[in-house]
Amino acid sequence: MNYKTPKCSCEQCQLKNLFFSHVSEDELFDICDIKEERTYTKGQRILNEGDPIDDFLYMKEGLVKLSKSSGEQKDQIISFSKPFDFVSLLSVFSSKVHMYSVTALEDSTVCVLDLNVVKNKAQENAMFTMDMMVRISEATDKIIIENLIIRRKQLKGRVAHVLLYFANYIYERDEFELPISRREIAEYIGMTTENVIRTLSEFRKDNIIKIFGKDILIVDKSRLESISEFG
Amino acid sequence: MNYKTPKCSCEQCQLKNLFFSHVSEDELFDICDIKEERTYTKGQRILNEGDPIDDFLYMKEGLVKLSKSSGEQKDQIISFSKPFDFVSLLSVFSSKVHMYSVTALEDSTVCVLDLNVVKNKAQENAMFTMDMMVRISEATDKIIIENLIIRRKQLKGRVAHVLLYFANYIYERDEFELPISRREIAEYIGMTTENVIRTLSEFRKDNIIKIFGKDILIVDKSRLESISEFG
DNA sequence: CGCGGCTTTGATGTTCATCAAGTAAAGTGG
DNA sequence: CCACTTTACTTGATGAACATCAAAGCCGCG
Repeated sequence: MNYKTPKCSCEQCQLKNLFFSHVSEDELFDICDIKEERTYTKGQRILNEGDPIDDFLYMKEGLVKLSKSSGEQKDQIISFSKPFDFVSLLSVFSSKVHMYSVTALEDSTVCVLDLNVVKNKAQENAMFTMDMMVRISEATDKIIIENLIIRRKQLKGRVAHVLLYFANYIYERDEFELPISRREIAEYIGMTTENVIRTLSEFRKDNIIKIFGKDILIVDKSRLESISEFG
Repeated sequence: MNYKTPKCSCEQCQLKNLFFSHVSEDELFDICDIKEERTYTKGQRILNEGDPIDDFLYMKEGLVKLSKSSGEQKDQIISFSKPFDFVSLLSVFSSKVHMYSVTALEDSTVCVLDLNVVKNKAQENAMFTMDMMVRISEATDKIIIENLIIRRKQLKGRVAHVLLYFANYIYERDEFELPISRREIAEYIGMTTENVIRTLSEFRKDNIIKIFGKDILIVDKSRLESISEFG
């Protein structure tokens, strides 16, 4: 399913400056040498909750969801991540096993480093560690704040918020294909699937959005923003 | 209000091993030299949302809440922290201003270091930085997971969960004085004050707990645990 | 003493989950 | 490729969970 590409050139990687700006060329070569790139197709599980943490991952391309299962058939979605938002990051230095599952929502490419190598590097190169720490802080802060925002809205506000989240933050356009099912929206905002659907239908009837299956077109954005804020 | 004690001896601090196990005695002396200890009384604000981040704080004693205001009079409580759970930690390396307010719920002692000194230390001493990163990860992971747990319960389960949280995690006994008001419980679990009170009264009527103002005695713990899990 | 904040209870209405039932879409095996 | 099964989606009806409004008692504090 997922295949390993031959070593690619880290020198030209966009992410190089993000994580390795304080890693010398020599050191980078070491890291690069053990690096593996994996691609996942839409729907594939990248990490499983409970699996041991052996690797250090970061996203190069695509979109994923972080989720946690809570009893049979009940999932909670914690966040969505795109490149530059980290992935394996959250519990990587504080736990032996992954606390969340990670699933590809779009075809995704992930860079995989042996965690021990990264840890060793981190123990010698303080600037590298600092850079990572900043990334970790940013990623987790984002999750915490997003959760607070969602929690203080009610149904309509939450659905509006999610639509705007994908439009503004993920796709940067007002017409897009929802990468997730209605049920997943529900799992993210903590409501039921039926009510998510009802709300979307209502937005459609009120000419705020147009819906063609998974395709969404935001027609009246200011109205949607107002619902997100006050509704 | 809060007073600065003369430099205390870091050598004997319980927290030394936690944060500074990889800092040499010499380096520790540098840090110790610029350290300030501040005490806050119950109710005092330690940090204000929006204030610039100049210091690096960690708790020595007491109990605090992290909160975020969302419009007039509407606060959301993010988490409670006791010593060994970090404090100024969350956004300290990823933002210029504090994203949350921190308030003492009990008389608290906080150790204050100049952030630049800590950053400099972190940039030279990778092991120190690693230790910090692990702490940060643990603290934020805890917040995220606790939030997920609360979110999948409803009113009674959430109130039961909070009582057990204080009994098991904060005070480690089944009789304790609630360090927060009913309103703050509501702000933490995302329900209204009235419903928190109603639920507590109901627990009292069902002989699950006894209430004397802020004093709580858990009478039927297994029942409370069952409500927390299934209710 | 009186004011404001915290607590409590009840009555009422809104929001939302649940149940039910049906359609559409998508994957599965012959 | 078609029948079959499953999964996603949709709408309506009902009741449960919860917020809101109102009123009153309590307590600490100036």
